[in-house]
Amino acid sequence: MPRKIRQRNTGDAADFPPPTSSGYLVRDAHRAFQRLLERRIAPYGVTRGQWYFLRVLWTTDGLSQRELSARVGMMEPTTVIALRSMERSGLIRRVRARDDRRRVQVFLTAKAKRLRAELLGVARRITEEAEHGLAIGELSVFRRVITRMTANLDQIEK
Amino acid sequence: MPRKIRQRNTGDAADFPPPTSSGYLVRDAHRAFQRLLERRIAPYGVTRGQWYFLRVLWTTDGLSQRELSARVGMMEPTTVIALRSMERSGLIRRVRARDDRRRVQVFLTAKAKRLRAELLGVARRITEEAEHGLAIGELSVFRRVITRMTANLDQIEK
DNA sequence: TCCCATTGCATAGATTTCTAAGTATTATCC
DNA sequence: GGATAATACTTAGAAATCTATGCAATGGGA
Repeated sequence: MPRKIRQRNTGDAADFPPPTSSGYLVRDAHRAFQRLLERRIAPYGVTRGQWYFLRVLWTTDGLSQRELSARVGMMEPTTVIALRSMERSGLIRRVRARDDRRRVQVFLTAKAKRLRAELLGVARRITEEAEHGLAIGELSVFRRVITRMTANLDQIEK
Repeated sequence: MPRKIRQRNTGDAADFPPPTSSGYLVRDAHRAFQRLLERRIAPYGVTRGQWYFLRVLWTTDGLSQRELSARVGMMEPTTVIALRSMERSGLIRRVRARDDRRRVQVFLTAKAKRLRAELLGVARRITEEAEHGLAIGELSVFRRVITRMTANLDQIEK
């Protein structure tokens, strides 16, 4: 992902200038987080797509593919592809549930479990670097605001 | 893009629980913004990829592909593909610069210019909906914090 | 002036994501 | 108990993105 060249704010309110739009600011921040995360987990042979699933499975192992899709926020076909790559990399095993043979449960391998502490450390470090120079109070306002924005948008149907 | 099922915060600090991590919150918000934007510009036949380029060109028409790539924050091959689709949709013309025949300048068509006011309105409305119920002071802290986070991360090389 | 590095764009191929439709298993209802 | 619906996953195909490489035009130094 390339770093972005920032446009100067034109100050023309009628134009709805990007640099003051929340959505725009969120996109930029998101890209910055992704870029760094991607670069730092790559040495472990883990991609960003895999990261999201690991993150959930480290907390709750043995979920079905459908449950995983919902928690990670990806469509099921995407999950199939991601899990396939994780199986190839030896990060997960897929086990057909005995009580309901439609379900496939996903379990972390020992390898994936060993990566946990280190990779969560990577994420924690990125967060610290992002928050550097910001006061606790500011961060708490930030969290409240962005959570509310997400909730506001999520509740809109169309 | 599917809506995400949220995990409850386990409260286990050692686990670095997602719901309190800035990066996590930013990702969720980003997805919410994208989902809505995508849905609302689709009726105009504009995709999210095209949107970013329109946004820049509405401000500064006639940029080269390289300049556009930098401002939008995409790699040049991605720009080639996006611009090709925009040309097919009649949103832009590509004109080889006379003084330097390597450069291709990108100009908006009348159609794209006509879409400007309406589509910027769509973006503005999404912002308003996202910010609903939040105080000016909170929003201003939010903007300062997220801008600083992006700057913090962008300045890290590795 | 001519060679070679630089610049601007394009192509090739891989990956990741989506939507739409298909298959296998289980549950429901008469 | 058997037809039908619902559920869980998979496949197919398109779009968008990246990295690596190639091609054409330009510029700089001997």
